[in-house]
Amino acid sequence: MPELPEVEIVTRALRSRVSGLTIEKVEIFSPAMRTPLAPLLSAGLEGRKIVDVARRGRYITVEMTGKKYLLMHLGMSGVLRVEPAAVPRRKHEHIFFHLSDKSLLRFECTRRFSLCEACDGYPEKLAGLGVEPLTADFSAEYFFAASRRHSGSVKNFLMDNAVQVGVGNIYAAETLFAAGVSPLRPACEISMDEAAKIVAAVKRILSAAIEAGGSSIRDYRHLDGSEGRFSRLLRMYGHAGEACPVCGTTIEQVRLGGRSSCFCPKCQK
DNA sequence: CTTTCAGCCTGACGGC
DNA sequence: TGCCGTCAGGCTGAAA
Repeated sequence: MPELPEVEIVTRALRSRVSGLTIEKVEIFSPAMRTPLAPLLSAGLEGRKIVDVARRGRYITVEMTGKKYLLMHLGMSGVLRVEPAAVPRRKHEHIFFHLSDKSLLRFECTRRFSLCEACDGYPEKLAGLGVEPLTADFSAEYFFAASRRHSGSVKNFLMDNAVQVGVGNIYAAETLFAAGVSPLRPACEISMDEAAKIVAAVKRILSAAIEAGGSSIRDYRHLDGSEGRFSRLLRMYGHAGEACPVCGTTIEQVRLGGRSSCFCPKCQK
């Protein structure tokens, strides 16, 4: 499941691979993913050159000439690949973008939670997103101040994309463990010192995950289909019932906001 | 305003 | 063998 590191890796690869190419033809093979796909065929994408590919939160924006954009989100199981046209279409590949170097940008999504929409101008829905965690905007002061009015759990607060983007279930578990903070704690009761530890852990762990090529859990793959190496560095996520790597206490699992949350009851207070 | 939660969707897996 | 229930989970929109 792609979180910020995985989306960042895909974005970088896509930028270097397709920038400067022209979209010659769009093909769809399903009526919809999260939203209907038919509008892609009538959006006037054919003949436009790709100017840039960027990331905002977990969204990928493909900028084309004439200020047309493709807004993409990989959801839970989305995979983007750039491959020769001769490779047979996979069962859950829903969109082909035929590119001017005769390759295909292929959008696969098993569960169809992904998003791919054409926009005139920079996508408006990105305006409401919170700060980027790997910029100076995401500071201990910001996180602490924003948390004051949230009575819900600090884990759900950390995953709130209106506050800061890109931290999903995997990295929330990892960063709270690294910061020594229990996911069950109300966000408004976190101290300034703990806010600083959480912010530092988010920056450190997301950066390390990008360096390691992301975490391949279930569906995530690189543009060339290879897997990330960060999965085996995950210390809490997916380790319920096992021994904490620091103190040996059995890792507990609870449900928060409908999602399973692993933590060490001794290391995280 | 915040917060919770069902629903979207398919595949893997366990129990019978 | 195969059927059923559960889980995985980002995001949306409705309800509380």
